Amino acid sequence: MEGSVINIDKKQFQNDLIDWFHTEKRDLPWRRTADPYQIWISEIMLQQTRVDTVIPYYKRFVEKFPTLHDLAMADEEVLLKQWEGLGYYSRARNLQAGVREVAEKYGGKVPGSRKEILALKGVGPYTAGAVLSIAYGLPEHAVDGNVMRVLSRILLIDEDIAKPKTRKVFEEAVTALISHEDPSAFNQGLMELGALVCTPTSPKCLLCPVREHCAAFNEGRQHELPVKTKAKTNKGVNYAMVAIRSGESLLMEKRPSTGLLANMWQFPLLEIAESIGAPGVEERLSEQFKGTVEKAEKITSFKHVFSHLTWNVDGFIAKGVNLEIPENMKWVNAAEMDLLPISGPVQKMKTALTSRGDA
DNA sequence: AATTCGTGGGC
DNA sequence: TGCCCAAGAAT
Repeated sequence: MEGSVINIDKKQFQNDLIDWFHTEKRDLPWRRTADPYQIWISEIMLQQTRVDTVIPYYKRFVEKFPTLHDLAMADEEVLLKQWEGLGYYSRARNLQAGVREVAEKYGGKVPGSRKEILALKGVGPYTAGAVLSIAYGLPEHAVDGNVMRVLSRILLIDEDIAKPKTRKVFEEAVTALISHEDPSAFNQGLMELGALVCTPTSPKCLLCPVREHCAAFNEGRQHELPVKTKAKTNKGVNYAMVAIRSGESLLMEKRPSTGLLANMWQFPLLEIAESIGAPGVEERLSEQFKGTVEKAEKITSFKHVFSHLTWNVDGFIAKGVNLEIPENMKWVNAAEMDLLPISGPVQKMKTALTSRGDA
């Protein structure tokens, strides 16, 4: 399998791929900059996230934080608000941690060695190679899902790409194949090919610029690759989400700094065994806040699917009187709430409130 | 090595 | 509807 690398006319393969990339590449915002900091941002946002989704976020982000220094100085809540809706929120906090490290240790210049950039928070093997090749023109491998799919077909590699150790096989393949004249176009070309032509289902082989190099195509086996075992099923959790009102204010709660939706804000959330009614909500919250939560009313019910779990949420509205609230909660008015970073489930709750005229 | 981390789109 | 997926990293 790795032996397949030597069966490729490397120079011809590089030329075919790179020529195609320069001709057919999409005009993406992060391809209009040479700033390593901005390229870094794009690579973080693109992790497990579609190009079309990232584009508007990237534009707003670089406008809000044009330089590495701007992001280093930013308030985390403002940062998370910019990231709201993009998902995987630890990416944003890790990015800022990495940026601050660059500001302190490297005088604000993104380091240009794999060892140094790999040590930055949120930067793994893929992102390190991507920034080094795209921003600095270095012949470093950048193996993502696209690259594994494309090369599994071209080189007829049938190892399970869901297994962590398999990535190394592809890193070695890229190291052997990468163009030293244009590493950036080579790496981006592999990914662009995966996105536009060598797609997971229905690969457009007749449009492929490197099909004559492709072992899978030559054997008619492109649909068999890549080999990828499937993930586990996700579990469900039941919650009561409660918008507690006092005058013109609503009670909001900041989530813990680790784990799911870290540091994001939400309406107070009760984990429940089964669906509980409004009386149950009043009882549990009154006890929790050592006050009175009354006039609870269910206003919505929805499901929110995460990667590995599902929230089944019953949404309530209620009134709070003389509540003792903990450190991680605060009363906010409508304008203040708009500044808080919130996740998908809270967004759904907010929509239910708004359509009802209660927020 | 296996889990944990979001979201929206496609079929 | 349910499942898979999309420029992965941290634990």
